[in-house]
Amino acid sequence: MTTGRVAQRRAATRAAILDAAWELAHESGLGEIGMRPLAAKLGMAASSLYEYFSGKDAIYDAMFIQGNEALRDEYRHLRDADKTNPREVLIDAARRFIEFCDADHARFQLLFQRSIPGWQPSAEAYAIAVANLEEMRGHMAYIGIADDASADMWTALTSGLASQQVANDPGGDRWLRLVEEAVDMFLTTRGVDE
Amino acid sequence: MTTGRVAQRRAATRAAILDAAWELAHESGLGEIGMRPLAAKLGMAASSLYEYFSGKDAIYDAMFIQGNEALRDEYRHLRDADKTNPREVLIDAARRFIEFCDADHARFQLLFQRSIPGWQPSAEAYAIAVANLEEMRGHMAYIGIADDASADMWTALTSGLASQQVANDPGGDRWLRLVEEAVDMFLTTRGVDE
DNA sequence: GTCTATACACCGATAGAC
DNA sequence: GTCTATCGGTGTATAGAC
Repeated sequence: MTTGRVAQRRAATRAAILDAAWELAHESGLGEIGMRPLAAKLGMAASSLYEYFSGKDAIYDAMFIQGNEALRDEYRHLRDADKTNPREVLIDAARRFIEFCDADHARFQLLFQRSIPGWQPSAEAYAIAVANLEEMRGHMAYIGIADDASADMWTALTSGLASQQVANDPGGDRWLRLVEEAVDMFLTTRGVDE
Repeated sequence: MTTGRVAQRRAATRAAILDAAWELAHESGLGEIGMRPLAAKLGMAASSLYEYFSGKDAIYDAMFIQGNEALRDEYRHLRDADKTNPREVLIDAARRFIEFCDADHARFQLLFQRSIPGWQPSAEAYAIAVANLEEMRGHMAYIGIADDASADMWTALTSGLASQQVANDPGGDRWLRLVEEAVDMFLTTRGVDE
């Protein structure tokens, strides 16, 4: 499993391409990533990009994976945290999720909205997103909320708060500051004591 | 204010173009509307489209307006309904909104997600969307929920339910059936008796 | 008004030389 | 691996016949 120097070089170039793609996404919008501008940013010919990615869709796919890995790392904090207080766990989870979404609008669009015409994540990429959802369900089960309806209500509540925050008050806290209230509201109808 | 025969003919052609655009959006996706395919669907030359719309963005704009007018019509049912029972009003509003979103995925993307690269609704088009939000806030004020935080919580809750329903169970009821529970949850923390 | 024809600048993708 | 050249497509625009 030793990655040779060639493979390392290849991986480094792939990483550089993805970094430049994120830059373009932040500058001009997620949908405005073009192969030629992307190549220009890296000082290479557009056709050379196809040496590292099979096409534009594969670049979006790799970005989708990177974004979900970042979310997974965010959830790792939950795993390591003290989980004796369900209310605190959920508040922490919701805050982290909303802040994660608001921190990078392009990433939010890529991960949670179907924002690129004609593009869909590959099965492999989607699997990571599913694993993240499963991790969140695991945390909820741990604090005593295990039924499907509650999990669905939680995803609706947190994704709603996040999407409103990102779309209507980016960088602010108009919905972020509703997290405590939302969690209390959620818990009081769930038979879990605070 | 009498619209002459020429103006009527013009309006009819404009409407036909928008109908064809919606068809294309349903067939191939909202972002895949092309001027040449659109013209072909209507049996006209692509250049003739510019006689009726200044460009592709103007077509998206007109579609955005049509979508928001449809939502406004949906809210008219609320205005005409018996509003003595707050719980029933909110359940009806949430159900109608989720069903409205799920009924037309392309319309949902256009109205509530920034799904077309580089496109934004014009100020005139956006005003209708704002008016719809105001109408919803008016209904909530009528049943005794007037504070901003509650209105924000309501938009987060309903938009979250709708987006989850559309994205993860289109045509189904996995989140739609949570509406009663969501409304009860919302009301019990709002000091409004059922 | 609507058509054809043409032009421009861009796009993703590919072929083939080096 | 990287390049140049090219293909067919796009949105947009214009000229000019009917």
